[in-house]
Amino acid sequence: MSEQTGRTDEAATYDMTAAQERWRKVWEELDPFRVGSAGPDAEKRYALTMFPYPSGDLHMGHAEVMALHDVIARYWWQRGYDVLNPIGWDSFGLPAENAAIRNDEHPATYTYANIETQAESFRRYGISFDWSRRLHTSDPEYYRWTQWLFLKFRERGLAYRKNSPVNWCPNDQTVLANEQVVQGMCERCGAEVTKRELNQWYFKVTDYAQRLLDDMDALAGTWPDRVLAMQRNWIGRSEGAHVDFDISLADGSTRTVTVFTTRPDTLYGATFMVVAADAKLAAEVVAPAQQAALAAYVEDVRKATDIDRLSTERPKSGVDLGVTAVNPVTGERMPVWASDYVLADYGTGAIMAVPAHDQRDLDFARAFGLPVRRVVDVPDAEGNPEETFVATTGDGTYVNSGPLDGLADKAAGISRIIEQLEADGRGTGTVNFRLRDWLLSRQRFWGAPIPVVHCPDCGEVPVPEDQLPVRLPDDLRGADLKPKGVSPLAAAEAWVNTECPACGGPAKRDSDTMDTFVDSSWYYLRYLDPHYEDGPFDPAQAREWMPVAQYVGGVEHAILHLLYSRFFTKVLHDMGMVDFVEPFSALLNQGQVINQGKAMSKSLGNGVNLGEMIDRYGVDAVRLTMVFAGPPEDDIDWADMSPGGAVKFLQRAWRLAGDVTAPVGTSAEGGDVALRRATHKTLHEVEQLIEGHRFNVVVARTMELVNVTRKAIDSGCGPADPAVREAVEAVAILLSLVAPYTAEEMWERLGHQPTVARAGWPTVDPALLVEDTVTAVVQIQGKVKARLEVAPDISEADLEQLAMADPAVVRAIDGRPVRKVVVRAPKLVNVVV
RNA sequence: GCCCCGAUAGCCCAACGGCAGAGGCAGUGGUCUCAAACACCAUCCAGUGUGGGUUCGAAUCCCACUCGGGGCACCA
Repeated sequence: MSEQTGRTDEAATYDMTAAQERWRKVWEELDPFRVGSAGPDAEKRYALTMFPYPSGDLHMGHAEVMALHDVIARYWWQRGYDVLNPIGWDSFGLPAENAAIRNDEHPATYTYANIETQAESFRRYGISFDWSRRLHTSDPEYYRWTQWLFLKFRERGLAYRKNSPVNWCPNDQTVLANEQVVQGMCERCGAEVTKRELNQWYFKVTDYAQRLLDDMDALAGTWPDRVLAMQRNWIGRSEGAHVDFDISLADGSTRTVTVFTTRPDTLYGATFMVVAADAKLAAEVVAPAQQAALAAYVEDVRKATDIDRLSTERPKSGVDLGVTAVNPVTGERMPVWASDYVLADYGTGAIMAVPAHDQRDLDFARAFGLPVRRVVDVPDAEGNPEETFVATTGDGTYVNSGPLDGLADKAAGISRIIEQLEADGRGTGTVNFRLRDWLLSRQRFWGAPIPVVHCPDCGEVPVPEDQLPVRLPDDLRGADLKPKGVSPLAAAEAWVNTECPACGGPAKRDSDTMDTFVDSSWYYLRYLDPHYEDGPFDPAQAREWMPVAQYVGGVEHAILHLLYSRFFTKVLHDMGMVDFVEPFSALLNQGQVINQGKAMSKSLGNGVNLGEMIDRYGVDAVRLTMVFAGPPEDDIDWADMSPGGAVKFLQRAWRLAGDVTAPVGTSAEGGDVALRRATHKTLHEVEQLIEGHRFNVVVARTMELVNVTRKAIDSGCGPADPAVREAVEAVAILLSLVAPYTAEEMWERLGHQPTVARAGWPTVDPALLVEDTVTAVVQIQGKVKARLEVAPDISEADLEQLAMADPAVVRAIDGRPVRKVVVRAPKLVNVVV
């Protein structure tokens, strides 16, 4: 009902809150996103978003990732795919346990209350989840299979126990995996991590190091490069050699010690050996006279946190072990030292020190007056490291290196030394990984109990499968759960005391629980049938749906969750349970929602409350703001956003629906061609933009279409033109990906039945993508001098002829000889004079 | 120290190696109004962080640097 003023007679706005309430009920009845509803012939696509941890209500970060993820899932539905888009909760973990201690409750109380709150918020937020696949990792029905998988891994030798110095968080009173220690601090609470010697369960991820590395090649292009780089970095493959050194012990015997080095070619420059002070080896080889000194030193090292250890300015420290080792190529005796700069759990825990060509070794040599011998003459070095105390690591010519002398090729030097060592039986070429086994025991309550019984007679006995799940006791609460350095389960007498499944005698349950990352390493498979009884997942469903076609989530899981899930999938593959080796074919990492340049935090007081934003602007405007903010990978600074602008745009789009007067079902054939072209061009372009995850541009294109449609109605073909209906219906369908409530309101106003979410993607008419004429640009020396309206299929020769005949071009050339003419029909001619 | 990513208008961001501007925010002027809000119309605004190179032509490709963000780090 436009008048010449452009004002509408009808109410210029609609009530977003009322729309939200209304459509939610309709959608719940229609259940439009139930998997299988696209028909039996539809291609299947699994859309997955990282499931939330139930701490409180949803926050801005959830709002962002879900909005982005939903664009893909809803687009797939519109394109006719059968989409699996499930939701569940990663519901074991520390916050619930800490809340239980505070409130004198069981952790389940907090957990399941928050899950309900979040579920309600997700529904209001209008995400296209299939709620029938809902799961919670803290349900016995779920963790039964987490435990089952643990037992299978154990059977395959992939879950084992060992004594080892482990990362200990003194605040959370539990051990941590390497992946959970960030800069020497607990990833969760920020406390400084210390070391403890404990007997713990591990998953043997290291067996899969090479495959985890190799299989990443197939993910290149569909996973962010940065995530692949981080995983490669974490796995840390390095090539080198194992070299054997004989140590003459104080009692006259000889002990062979193997070191790992990436520079076996510098072996002639090895002038001493260093072993990790806290490794067994140090205690085993130390001379009696030095035993006390070593013990004192180790005590100092133990006390130091990783923070101290990691400081590179820290002066080198160590203890002479009072024994000597024989350099296998020179035959020279060299002293053996212990130091904390050598790590017990990397390589072999012992190194050959080549001070001339390794700065750390040189610093150590200098601190203790040990000899330095240069064996590589590096041409552009600033001087001899023996004098400058600057180690040279570059390429150069070998000197003081026996048979290598004069050689100037590092690769050749390395392979020659390895050949020599292998011939002498003193070493081998080898590959070393930085990755270490995954420590999965946790001394906390709210996790899946490790399904093992310790029997005084039979030892370690797995709980039989038919006795799974080993349920958590439900009668512990509050103070019962306080961390004591051992799991609270150890004090639950009724729970921990059991009978041995093997001999029937009295025995104790393993009282540790599993790292919650075990739970999340396989949940995507459980979604396929969360109530499946015959195994952790239905293998037939896995064949149908896996791998996940698109995974969306935060980059904070680049190593932890994603590496562990890849590991699990490979093990399941080796067990013959799945027929693929990678769980997630494509990965999208959204950025963070920040405020005023900084991450939102309580201490900064810059938090933005999602519920308040929704109350103020409505769900659609918040979602639209998230999607429109910029490329999905970029951080969104909420302070730079204008959700009010999103509201304005949605109202503007919505008003279009009220202006359409052509009846429902009117063919757009014969409608205004310019508007039809704009509509079809937009739809076509959006298809490609969504494939490329450029959702912000999708919104911009939709805005553009709204603008041209507005113009067509007010000052063009008028509201009755069938092209207007076609355009507005396209707008509603485009908006259904981002702003489902507004889209539904529009769809209804246009006279359609709900739901627009399943209306189907309009068919793009290729004939409408071709323009009658295009503008060709004529440049002289790269500067635009003229524009020509030409047919899109003009030949290069014709275009060149036209261009050269143009008066402006003739004037610009000004009689100069033409050296070259570049023609790119139909868009450009460049004349070089 | 090593490895990634980024830098375009006051701000958020677009631009198959081919006219630097799609969209939005903010601003300015107008229409409407008693006035305002809303809405609508119009409009202002940078030569793409710096320096080189490749090319007929570079925001785009290459090299070096600056700044910002992130990851790894006594890893032998």
